[in-house]
Amino acid sequence: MESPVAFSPASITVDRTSPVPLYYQVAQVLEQAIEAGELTPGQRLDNEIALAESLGLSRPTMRRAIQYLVDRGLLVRKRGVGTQVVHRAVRRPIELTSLYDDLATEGRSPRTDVLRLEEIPASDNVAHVLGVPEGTAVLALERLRYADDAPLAVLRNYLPAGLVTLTEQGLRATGLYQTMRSAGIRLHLASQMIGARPATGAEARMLAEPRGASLLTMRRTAYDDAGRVVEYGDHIYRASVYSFEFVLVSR
Amino acid sequence: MESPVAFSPASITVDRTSPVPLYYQVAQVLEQAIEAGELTPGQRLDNEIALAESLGLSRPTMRRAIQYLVDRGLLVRKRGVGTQVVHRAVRRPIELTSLYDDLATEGRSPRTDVLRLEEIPASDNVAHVLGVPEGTAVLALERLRYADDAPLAVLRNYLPAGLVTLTEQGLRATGLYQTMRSAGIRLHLASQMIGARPATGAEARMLAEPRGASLLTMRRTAYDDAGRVVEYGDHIYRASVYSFEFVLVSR
DNA sequence: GAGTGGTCTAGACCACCAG
DNA sequence: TGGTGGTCTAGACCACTCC
Repeated sequence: MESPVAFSPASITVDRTSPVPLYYQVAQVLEQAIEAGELTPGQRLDNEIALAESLGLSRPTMRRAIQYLVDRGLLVRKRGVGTQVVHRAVRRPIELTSLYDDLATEGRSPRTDVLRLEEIPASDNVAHVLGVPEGTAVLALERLRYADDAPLAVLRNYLPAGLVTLTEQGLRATGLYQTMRSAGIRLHLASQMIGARPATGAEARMLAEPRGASLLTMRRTAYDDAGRVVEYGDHIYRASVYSFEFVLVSR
Repeated sequence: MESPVAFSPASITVDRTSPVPLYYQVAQVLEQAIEAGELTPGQRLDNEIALAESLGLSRPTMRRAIQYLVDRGLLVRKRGVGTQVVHRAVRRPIELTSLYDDLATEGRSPRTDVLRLEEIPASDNVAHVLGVPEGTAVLALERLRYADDAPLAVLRNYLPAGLVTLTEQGLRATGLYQTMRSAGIRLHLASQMIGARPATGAEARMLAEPRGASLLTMRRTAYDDAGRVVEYGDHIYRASVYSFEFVLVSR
């Protein structure tokens, strides 16, 4: 079933002058080897100690590199057995990404119409999810997102005022998350809820769907490093052309 | 904003005779303290070295306990700053669970009707996702899941034949994943796709919904430790009473 | 400059698994 | 019984943040 010989890295070298952590350098090389097919599914790696020695690293550092890939679902380890490459090409576990990035990654040429971009006093509901007093100024944003020139989703977002400066141009050129990240906001956690419901007449018209078509709904509250709410989103997607796809890794 | 004094554990002791790892014991105590409100959002922990010393542990072990909670989204650390409890009660990151477990956890008294449980030759589609030749015997399973005596979802599953022995009684008493786990199957990865569509007439009747009502659909392929496909599921949920909820943690 | 977390080392002992 | 990963220690140096 498995390759008869355990993988022993002939060509891995690490750069000790680089600011990139050693464990991460090693993990990157291994990941590339897996994706390039040099490490095939089911193949066994040498044991930690041998690997560490052949790379001139300590065992904890080598362990950390391996553990990093185990956490991401690329490797499996069993005590008394060894470390193996998982038996299939695995997509990355679900991450904190935006629709824009996802579409761009898939090469689906996203496009955005900005329908609304203004400061408004927070309604009861928005104030509650953002954790600000009712009536506080918040940034309201509504966008229509296309993929390959077909309408895909209506994205309504609310942000605390003053957090980031958004322009219509900027929002057309890139996604909200990327804009927030380059403004120094460190997104850390997001709570998401995915549901479905039939489209209203107005929604159906915007998305070029028949009235009553099923829509996917996603509501998301995102928090930064310090636990502050930095964004609330209320999105609808055309279920006929979009679905959420992700990989779960058990721990 | 923050509590003026950093948290210093008065009452944490570890049991060195226990088979439970020390780092895990510490993490558990900290997690309980957070959930009990003894550690409040925003509160700072003592630094690693002080914590380690006061518990009689080495710094790496203390680090590991903290890192475990950081990975799960309960703590946040910043170099040069310190470690803080995140600013809100966070649900666990999305995990590999089954609907039955989720409902039971929420106290919603799940119930299951087993509509089908038999071995059949794999169809084209099923053979493909399970990675077996077409026509191979597979276990086909169809269940109607209730919560609080209202129909909630129709669950269709396919498993490689011979993997686990399922009985109608067993499936009524617990969820599929729990059954598989107690049969020694170690679930490791699952690839999921969530979408939506209108209900057909038959589906609407089964779920007590009007015809054309929106359904949430979930297709899942689950893999074990060694990367073998152990289950394929094709599920539909009443969108009017169910939604998927989860927390993402950025890495 | 003082304090924090981030990384790394060189050992050690143990639990689990396979033959 | 031998080999594997799982855990743990006691140090060390560095980078970042804040004052």
